[in-house]
Amino acid sequence: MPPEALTPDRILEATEEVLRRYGPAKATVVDVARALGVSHGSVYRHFPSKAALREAVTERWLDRTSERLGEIASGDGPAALRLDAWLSGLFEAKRHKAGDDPELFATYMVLIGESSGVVERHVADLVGQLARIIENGHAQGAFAPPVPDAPTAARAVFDATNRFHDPAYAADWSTPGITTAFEAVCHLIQKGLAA
Amino acid sequence: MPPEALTPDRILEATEEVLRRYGPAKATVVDVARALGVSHGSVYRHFPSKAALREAVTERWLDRTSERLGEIASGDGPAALRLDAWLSGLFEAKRHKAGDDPELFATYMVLIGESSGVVERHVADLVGQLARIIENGHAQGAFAPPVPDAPTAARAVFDATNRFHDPAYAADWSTPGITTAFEAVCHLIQKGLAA
DNA sequence: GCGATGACAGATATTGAAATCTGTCATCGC
DNA sequence: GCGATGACAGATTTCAATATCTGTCATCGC
Repeated sequence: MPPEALTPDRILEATEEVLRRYGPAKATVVDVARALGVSHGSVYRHFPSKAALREAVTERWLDRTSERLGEIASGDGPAALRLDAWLSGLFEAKRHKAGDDPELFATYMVLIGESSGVVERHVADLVGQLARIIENGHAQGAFAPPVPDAPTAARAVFDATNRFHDPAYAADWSTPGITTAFEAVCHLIQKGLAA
Repeated sequence: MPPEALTPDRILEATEEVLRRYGPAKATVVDVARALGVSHGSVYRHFPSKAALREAVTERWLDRTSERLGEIASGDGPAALRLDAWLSGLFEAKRHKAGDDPELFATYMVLIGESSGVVERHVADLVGQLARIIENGHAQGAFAPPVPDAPTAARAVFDATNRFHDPAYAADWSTPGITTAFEAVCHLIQKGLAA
């Protein structure tokens, strides 16, 4: 009997470790199995394909960010402050992930490029959180009625801040002036939503 | 004596043609020279390297767009209308380039990735045009004083519309709902700038 | 004299044979 | 019986030999 039963979670943990160590190009299913001390056939008992395994890792990683932001979205202070906190939180989270361990971030960028479905769900989740803040702000009387509706306005806010959360722009998150640029866009958005 | 003298312009024309025909990966300096009926050594008499030649082609291509927009920026109607026309003009121009001939567009995307300096100048040019419109709008009393200043506000507008002009997003310019998304962002920006 | 040429060296890209990996499944041991 | 195994076929990647390309420059023809 192995030290622990083989579960999807343990496999995901091992896959993250292997991806961290070898990078997305070199990490193989055999490596993951070896890290777990099992045969690669056993991994396929829990995940139908290598792509599905990598997608699951990506999903877990993205979910870690959306959870923390979800708390801000579900809070109950003034919507304008929550919107600021939410947008800054998103930017800061991504910026730190990119800055702290660029190699690991590059790995996830590759994974993200592979699994568009997972990313779409993640974006839909985030935009949903924004929509909650916007509707809430309208109810509080702080924001004008969303144009043309809350989901579209939320998506507009998400789109307008693209440069500060889309990993494709990670390279300029460490350039001087990026904070000024971010604040200018936030100001534009706040004024654009205000009652 | 050749039918026409060998000029930088004729070389650029031939390079565009070769890029169109073979794509960025296969187009060689020898191909360009052959298209012109000269030896490749002669091409190097006018451009110091293949990279410089490709940059010049990219610059020409980008300048074609900024010229048309420059006319809108220099116009003298109400700033809000000019801003709308300018942003729509930029989006439409890119969208058509991407939609009409996807292969050629892909070619230019590769070239753009190679020559960051040229792109930076192009972006600076466009942001400068936006700054003119914004300052003008403020002078007309239509826009609030730019925050924190016109160049930064202009850059914020440019950043906020990233999804609608950065070639990296070309894939979603043909998805349904893109027009709604664009209009929502424009509305946010107009309200964000308004007096 | 002056721009054009093409042979050349070093850098880069292509190709195909060999090695590795993915995903399946008949078989094994508990 | 049930999950784990590892041999296997087909797909993919690697690697090194080969071919092509870039950029230079001594030489040519006008």
